[in-house]
Amino acid sequence: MSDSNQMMDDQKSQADIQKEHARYIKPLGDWKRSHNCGALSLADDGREVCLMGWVQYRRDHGGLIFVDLRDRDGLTQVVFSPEIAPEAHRDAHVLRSEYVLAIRGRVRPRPEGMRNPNLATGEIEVVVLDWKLLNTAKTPPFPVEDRSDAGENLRLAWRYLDLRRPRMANNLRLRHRIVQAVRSYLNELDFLEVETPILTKSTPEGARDFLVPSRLNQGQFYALPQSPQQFKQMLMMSGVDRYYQVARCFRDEDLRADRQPEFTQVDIEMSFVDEDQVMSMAEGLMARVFHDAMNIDLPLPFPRLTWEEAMRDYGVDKPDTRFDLRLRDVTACVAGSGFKLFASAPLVKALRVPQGGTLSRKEIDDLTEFVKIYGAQGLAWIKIHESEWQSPIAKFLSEGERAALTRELGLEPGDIVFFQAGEPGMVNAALGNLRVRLGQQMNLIPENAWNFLWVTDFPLFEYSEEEQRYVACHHPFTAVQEASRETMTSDRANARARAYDMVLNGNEVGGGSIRIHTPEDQYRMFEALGFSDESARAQFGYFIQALEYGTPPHGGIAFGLDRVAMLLTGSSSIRDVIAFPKTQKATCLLTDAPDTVSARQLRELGLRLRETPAANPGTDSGQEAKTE
RNA sequence: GGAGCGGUAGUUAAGACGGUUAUAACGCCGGCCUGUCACGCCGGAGGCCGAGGGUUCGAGUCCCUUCCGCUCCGCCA
Repeated sequence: MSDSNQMMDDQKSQADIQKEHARYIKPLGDWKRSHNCGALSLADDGREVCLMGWVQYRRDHGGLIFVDLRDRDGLTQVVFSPEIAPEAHRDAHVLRSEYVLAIRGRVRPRPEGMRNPNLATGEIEVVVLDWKLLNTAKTPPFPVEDRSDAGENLRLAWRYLDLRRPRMANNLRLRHRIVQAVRSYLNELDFLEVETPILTKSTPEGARDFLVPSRLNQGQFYALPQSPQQFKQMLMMSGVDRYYQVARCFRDEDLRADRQPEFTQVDIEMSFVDEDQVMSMAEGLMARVFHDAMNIDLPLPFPRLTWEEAMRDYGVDKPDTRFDLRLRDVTACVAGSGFKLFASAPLVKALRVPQGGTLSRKEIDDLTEFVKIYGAQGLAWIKIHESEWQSPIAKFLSEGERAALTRELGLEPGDIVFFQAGEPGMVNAALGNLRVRLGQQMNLIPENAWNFLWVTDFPLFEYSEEEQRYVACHHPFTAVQEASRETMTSDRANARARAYDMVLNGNEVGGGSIRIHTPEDQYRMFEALGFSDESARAQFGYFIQALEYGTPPHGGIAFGLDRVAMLLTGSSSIRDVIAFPKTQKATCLLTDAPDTVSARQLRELGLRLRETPAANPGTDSGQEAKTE
């Protein structure tokens, strides 16, 4: 036996210790919890209580032993004292992090000078009279506490431990409160909560579907819903009148910090309404959510911006209005410029940043790299000094152009101006995203600001380069505005939809529209999208038919619950407000889904794989350690 | 499909231009400790440097491949 093995024998292994400690485990018996761990205060002085929870920290002084007992509501310090309860004190040395215990004891004020102002229960402590070890625990792979900055792969692989952390527990609780506020508001307004199918029919438009093979109908597939859109409209046809659902939705597309393959939508539809009624209902809903979940009163109504105004001033269709930088169209100012890039571009826009002249060359280089993400070739800039313009492009600009830019942009010494020239899509994306980045970088965004706004008058169609045709901007059931009604098939680029998005601090949190409710209009829409009547009937026949049996005018909206919860909890990802989220590769590190299935399961479904995948290609994300 | 960042004790990180035995903090184990609260003090264990291949006398470090996590572009009606 080597020296190192010799040493290891001297050191007790985790398994040995746990085994030894397991002898102390007792059944709950007739013990009943009297309070949670965040409940007690000086008002409970002298009370006999029974607490149950997890060991957060143990401070063993040899004599006195302090344990911070944690449950989802907070921490309470419990004291094992050899003088007051020698029996109880005797075995308390076995306690370790995350052990589960029940204590009976007496509440008492902490001695003068020993209060802990950082703890909600810091005025008191509970002297243990009797206790039971309910369970032991292995040492957790990362500390169960807010300040632990464990990697996300670990957190996801051990999600049940991650969720014990106060921050995550509070996220779950706030999400619950949001949903309760939604339900209570909509219930008061006489909405019916109706569930729609999870196993449904694949639709050709929109995102990629998740498919489920049918055993009873081999060769056929269900699709998981991308949203309950058609069902909620059919509920309007059913006379349900006012519907909502906290609906799980599925889209098989790539993930982002704010996008998961399955997510939750607060889905709402109303009959006999116009845009304004839906929007004011939605504003009231948000106000209720903020009031009930955050104790914040939102000013109503929310400001509105047309899509054109949003794109013009902010470059994006979800402007962050917490700070006031705006884009300006300066195409005319530089139309005849000696700077060919400007003179020949279909669109030139500028972003003036007051006091931005302090940006260093390095910072400007980083910003240049940043806009290249959006297809920009580079980033032109001018620093405005008292006596001169400092800029790589200054020499190209005539006196007249300088005067025009100064007037148009209101330039002042100390400013920096960024320019982008080219196709409108690229120009807006580059400068719009640059604007947001500068807002963050230069600390222009106030804390605790909740800037809601509506973006309205969206285009009905957008051109898809990939498909070489116009596709629905929102979805193919969106009604066209009266003004575009006649021209929607001839001038698709300029048709406007009766659609609206709710935006919060630069995030799209909801979107909806007034829907098409006559078969004639629905056929016109499919025609404009390039569907023949036959193919429209083949793919949406049941839906068009339903429109033929007395469909009321209707419209609705859907909120991204995960995004709302993310913003309200100040989280940087919706993963932090979803109990068991997927990784960027859409896997679950906790359960190891997706996974291969048995040959028998495939046979029953009438499926055969083209290639046999290697069973579970090796992972090293902490799974191996877990799989014992 | 593409771009970028990361992967080193249980955890979080450090490791100049390739050079002895790979550091630190926390955690863990043992001992001491009656007012701590991220307790303190003393001692100790703990590593296939994500995986595979290559270059080299020598690789955590350089090269190639690959896996995993994250951010973003595309995509997401």
